[in-house]
Amino acid sequence: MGATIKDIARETGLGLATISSYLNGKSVREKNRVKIETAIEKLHFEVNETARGLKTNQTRTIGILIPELNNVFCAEIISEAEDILRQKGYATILCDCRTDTRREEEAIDFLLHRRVDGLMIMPTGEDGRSLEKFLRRKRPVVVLDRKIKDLDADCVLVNNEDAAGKAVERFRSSGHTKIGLITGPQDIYTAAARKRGFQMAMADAGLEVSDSMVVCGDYTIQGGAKAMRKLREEEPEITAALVANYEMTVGAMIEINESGVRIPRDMSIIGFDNLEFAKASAPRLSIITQPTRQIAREAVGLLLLRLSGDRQTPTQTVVLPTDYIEGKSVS
Amino acid sequence: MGATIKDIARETGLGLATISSYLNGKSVREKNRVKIETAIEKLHFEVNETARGLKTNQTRTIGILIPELNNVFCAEIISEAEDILRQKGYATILCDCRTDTRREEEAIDFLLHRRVDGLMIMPTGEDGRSLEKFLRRKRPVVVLDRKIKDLDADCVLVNNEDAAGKAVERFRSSGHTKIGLITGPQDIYTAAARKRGFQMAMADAGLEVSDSMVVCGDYTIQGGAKAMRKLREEEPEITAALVANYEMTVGAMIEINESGVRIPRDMSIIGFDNLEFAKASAPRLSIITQPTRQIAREAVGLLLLRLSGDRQTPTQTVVLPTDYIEGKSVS
DNA sequence: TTGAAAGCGCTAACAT
DNA sequence: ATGTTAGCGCTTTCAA
Repeated sequence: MGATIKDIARETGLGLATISSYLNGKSVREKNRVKIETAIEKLHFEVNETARGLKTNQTRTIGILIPELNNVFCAEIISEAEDILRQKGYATILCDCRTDTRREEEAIDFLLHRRVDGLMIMPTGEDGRSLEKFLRRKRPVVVLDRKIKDLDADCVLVNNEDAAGKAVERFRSSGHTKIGLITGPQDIYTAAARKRGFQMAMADAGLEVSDSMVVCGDYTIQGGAKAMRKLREEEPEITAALVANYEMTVGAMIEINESGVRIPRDMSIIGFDNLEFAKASAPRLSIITQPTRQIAREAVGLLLLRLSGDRQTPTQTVVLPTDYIEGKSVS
Repeated sequence: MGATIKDIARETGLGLATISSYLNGKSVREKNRVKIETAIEKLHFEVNETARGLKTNQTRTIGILIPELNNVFCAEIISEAEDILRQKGYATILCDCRTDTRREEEAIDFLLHRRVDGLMIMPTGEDGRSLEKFLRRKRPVVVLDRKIKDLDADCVLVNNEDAAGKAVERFRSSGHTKIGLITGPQDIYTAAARKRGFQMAMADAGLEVSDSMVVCGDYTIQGGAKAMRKLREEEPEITAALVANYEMTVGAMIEINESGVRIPRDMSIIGFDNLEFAKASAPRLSIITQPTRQIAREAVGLLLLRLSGDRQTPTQTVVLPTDYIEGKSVS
């Protein structure tokens, strides 16, 4: 098939080691450099990363395992992470487990067999046993967006409690007291954390939160619409609501537009993520945004740090702040 | 590090070939099968796919190269393709070139060096020279959603002209004659094809299409809002509009809701993709949907066919039909 | 069915 | 700086 370094050696009359040195950026006599480059050009040589990987016991490949690619938050993180990784010479193997813990475990094994050098995972399951396999093999793992108990891995989170708190704060500053929350399934870390933050902030403000003021949807567009309908039915006196992920924000906005409720006159809204959607909304939607690119950057940074050999620095949990972006949907 | 087949051989007292046979599903004496399985269990053996790949000159890895992961259409296709591929034992290396032809070329080389067995690409660039490299190495390429001139590769498309035609047909059946189109940049294959289909259908129906009745946005949410604003300003007498991708549909809907225009009373709309969004919209949005899962299935099927050794069947272009899903946004 | 041995393309020690 | 050599973990003849 393709040419190998042997062919280059033969063509140039040099030894294998010289070619290898050249390929790995070590110093090579100018004259030989030219020779090698000519031969490479002529024979269309390209390094065989597989062979290299076998020898060095490194694949220069990272596994990214996520619950759902069809979720803009996931997609944004991946897109940024993949970009940085590729610049550093790492390939990204993507696995989408469709929010299914069985598939997630299978994917972990799959990536293990593939000998990926490291793993970035936004976990679906709550327990880290299958991840231990990675750690045991000294392969770094970075957990994204969610926390896993008793797992000694680096972790990049967002301050979800604070995010919800900020929203409550903003509503209060405009005088709202009857505030609703639409969050996600309580077995999802972020959904639970946002609820917790919401309740704490409300309690701090001395505001009541009845059960029906908090609706747990399913993090989808339709779920968001349904949740908003339910919230308004059961708690009609509510004047403000926080919707705690992007897809549900889209759904909630659709529902509100349909019911003829005017934002912010009849109801104030704070949504989540996707600045582009918020900007296009009318009136411009106030949102909590998560720093997806920075999450990716931190996670990749941590992974690269461990990959570069640093296994002794204790594992750390990076907690990134969210931003509140003022629109015109709160009054 | 991990155990190798040598360790298994030593542990069981068998030869390397026997272990290898077992691993590759060839028949092995029952007694030995048990021995081997016990040893594998005991030593936590796992095949090294890298070594296997070096020997067999196959990586069992497919490259997927796309213009933008933050685009639900792309994300849906990838998510389905990755699922099938993994079930077949193939890993998926994802490359997002951010709609940048330079990055796209780099990614092609990157994947080539990685010796992926095949490539699925939704091209950004219009010329296929860098893809020729793949073909020359006898690695199958499947082109998704867009066509590349003079490239002898399998291709999976959607009938974009017909999609636009269907929408025009639907509008006409309700008596509309002043129909607008919001499509994408004309250097994007699908955007141009949808425009072409729209114009042909209008011409067939004997309807006029002035320049300002067709607005080319940029396939983003904000672009969709802007395009709808422009369309209504320049052609206020329009009573119906087709929006030719999902992101722009979201934007257009936002703009319409804001301007107080009622759907479908004041304006009929047909959007594109994402049934979930359409269902949640109020009134339920009529849309053209593309069969993302089937696109993925066809593409993977073609790739697997070539990978299984069939290089002689002439390359084919599969054209999939779109669906029109009736909502309540046309009257 | 099984074992012995060669070799895939590369890197890395060692020698020069 | 360069050449020689061994070997990474596997598959695959070839013989038994």
